[in-house]
Amino acid sequence: MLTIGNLAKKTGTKVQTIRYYEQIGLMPEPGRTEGGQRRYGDAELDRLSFIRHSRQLGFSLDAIRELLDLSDHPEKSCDEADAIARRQLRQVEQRMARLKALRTELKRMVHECSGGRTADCRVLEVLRDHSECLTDHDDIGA
Amino acid sequence: MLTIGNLAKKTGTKVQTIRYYEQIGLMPEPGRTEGGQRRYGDAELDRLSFIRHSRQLGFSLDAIRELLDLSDHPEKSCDEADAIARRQLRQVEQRMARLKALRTELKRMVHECSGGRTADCRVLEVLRDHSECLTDHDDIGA
DNA sequence: TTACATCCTCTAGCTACTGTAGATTCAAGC
DNA sequence: GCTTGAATCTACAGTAGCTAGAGGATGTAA
Repeated sequence: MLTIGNLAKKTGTKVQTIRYYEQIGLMPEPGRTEGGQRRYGDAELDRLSFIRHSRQLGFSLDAIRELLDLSDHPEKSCDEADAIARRQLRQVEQRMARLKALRTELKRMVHECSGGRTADCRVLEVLRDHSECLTDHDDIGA
Repeated sequence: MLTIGNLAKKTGTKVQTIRYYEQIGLMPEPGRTEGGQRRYGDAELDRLSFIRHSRQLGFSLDAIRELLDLSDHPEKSCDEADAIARRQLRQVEQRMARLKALRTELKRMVHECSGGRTADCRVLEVLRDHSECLTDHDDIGA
């Protein structure tokens, strides 16, 4: 039986995060000691590991909820899990493309900075003048 | 003189976002009509364009605050602006490296999914088993 | 004048946590 | 058994960067 602190250590999670997952229903309510402290078993350890690993791969908590649900029903078709993973892959690829464009522009900015007064600073100039910008404008977030 | 709606259109910003920028002191309090509606001039248009362009390049609002301050003082040294841009470039490169690793793993997951029952689903299996994971664990976020 | 788009303020919500305060519990050492 | 100190408990507030909605006022064209 694990305390919440030990579970946290084993999974690389913060204690508060575990309680948060419980609160939003991603983790089940665990057993308690007489004094009211949470105690966890292997099932919970596995579930939390699954969640953390998925988070590291960039899945949203909602996506993880679906994946956990699929994982709980081995007789269901695998298609949905596959679709979620593909969606995630597409998102990652979009973000990468976007970051690549940003990197190009940032590199150009930094390269051209001559190191004088801000009045002649290329960095600020580029930010001021949108027309030299190559990136598209729909979305921010990186 | 621009209404807030027209300023929003010209800069690709939402009206609420402009008011939010004003609230946090990133945009100045503009003049008002007798009826209390905001009216903007060219200075504000320029400033908002600068902010939006910087956001598109991934700068945080705090970083933008610094950049605007530098931009307002042409006699200052350019070094700080350069440093901020370099910091941003480093961040972008870190994120790209991370996304690259994620993409590799997601591709592997999706590739190996044979499309049967979830009981045999590679996607879920990979998420369950952390040991095959190549990514490092310090940070989530994309 | 009337209709209607746009504007106003205020408040709450989003994601995924993180931090704090003040009280309680657990486990180890004596 | 008692003390001590780390870990736990609940509850609430805060983070970034917006976004959405209610309910009412204003601006403008026909």
